[in-house]
Amino acid sequence: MTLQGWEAIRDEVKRRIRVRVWVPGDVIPSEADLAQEFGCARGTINRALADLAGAGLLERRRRAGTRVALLPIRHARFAIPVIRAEIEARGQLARHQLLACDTLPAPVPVAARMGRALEGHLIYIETLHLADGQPFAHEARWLNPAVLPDPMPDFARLSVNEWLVANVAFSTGDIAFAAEAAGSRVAQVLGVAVGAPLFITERLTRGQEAAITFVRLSHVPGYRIQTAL
Amino acid sequence: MTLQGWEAIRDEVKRRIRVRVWVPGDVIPSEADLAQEFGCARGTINRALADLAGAGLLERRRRAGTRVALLPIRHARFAIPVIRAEIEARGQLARHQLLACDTLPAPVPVAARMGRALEGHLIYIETLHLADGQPFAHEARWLNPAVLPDPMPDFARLSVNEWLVANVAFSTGDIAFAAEAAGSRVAQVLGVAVGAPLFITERLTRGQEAAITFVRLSHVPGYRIQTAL
DNA sequence: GAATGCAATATGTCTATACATATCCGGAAC
DNA sequence: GTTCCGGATATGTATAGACATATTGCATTC
Repeated sequence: MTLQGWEAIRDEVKRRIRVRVWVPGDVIPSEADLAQEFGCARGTINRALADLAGAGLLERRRRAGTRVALLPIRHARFAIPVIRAEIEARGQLARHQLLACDTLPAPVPVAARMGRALEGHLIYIETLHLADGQPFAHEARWLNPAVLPDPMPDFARLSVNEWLVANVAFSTGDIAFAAEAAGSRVAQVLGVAVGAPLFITERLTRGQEAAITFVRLSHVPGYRIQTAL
Repeated sequence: MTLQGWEAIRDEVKRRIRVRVWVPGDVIPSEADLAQEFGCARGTINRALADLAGAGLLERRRRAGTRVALLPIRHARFAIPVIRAEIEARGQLARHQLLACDTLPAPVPVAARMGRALEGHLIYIETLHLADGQPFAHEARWLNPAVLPDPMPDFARLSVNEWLVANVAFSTGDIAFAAEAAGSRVAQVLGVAVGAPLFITERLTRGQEAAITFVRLSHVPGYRIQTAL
């Protein structure tokens, strides 16, 4: 068989795994053998198999060969959109209201996440995001004041997120999802009952040295995130 | 400068983006120029840049060149472990109890997800997963009977998941996360109050033609998933 | 029989070269 | 000025060859 392109080879290998020509746990033929079978260079086979290994479908070890993974699905990739884009992608009108913007001492759990160097005061910004005028998510954000210029940008107009993306060097971060009961404050803002189950997204963004910002998003009941495996 | 290995080159490019040598929106030097600067072949540069493009840090187009992405973080990759592995990774003892195993007509929302061809009866399996003897998650699973052999495997001993992985050809699927209030049944099984906020994972697995299984996991309050960006 | 070391092997990576392909830009035609 | 076309250019991909590296399994030694 002659296939053209490493993607065609990848798909053929994927197909053989799906229809169980090669069963989970099996060692599949070596790159050299497959190169001969498919009539291409070994490098092309390597590209295809390396891609499938990255996707978790294959496990490869030097000398030991390539085998079909026993637990093929181990990773899911989620898009993490900016809220505005997420709302607009649903065909709704995105708006936001600035509920608060203060300089406050960091609450203990926030300080713990952002690092001890920031035990002093942080800028606290609270925003309500609306989709077609209906509450969509409540955003509580703590900002490291060191990253802001002295006349603070007008966050009532430009969203903090959009300003940060354009103006601050990003290095790493992490994100977490959880389910929590609505507290009285958030419940009131979102217009739901106290104790309603909310989908929570927490995101920490770190710069080269210190934390830049910590965001906690509380989504209205019914919100869900979904992705194809 | 001479760097060895495409990963070193990738890291150097990443560094330059982080410290804003190259700013979001900038076009960076061509592969040929970088190859000369780093003292390597163009193919090696291509590997490094293609990797960063896959991670969403760069945007590449033929002839137009390579530019630093304007919204660098757009995807998060989560590990989706088998529950047993997830519990054991915490250093806890994984156990499970089979709560129910029946043949039932599919509830409407489940039938809608799994496809109309399965409007008949499905196998329903309910499992409680325990970590160190404490409730960890409630699993409700609907199985397409067509994928099971006639004397049904003994799911009290082998978990359904483990049996499926080893015996059924997998093709695609999707996964969703949500927050929901505990119903009376799940609340009782997990030992929490009715209405407690639960983190829900729903997974649909499709075979080549029909849906294979739909799983709904209700995690105890406090459960969260987290990943580095 | 057990321990050790060496050779065989499969993957990982790099190189140099070549051609394919998309796209930008400038020049020609109107 | 506008439109259209072709050349230049950057990336995408393929090739053969080479060496690196991890690991297996056999053979030798004790």
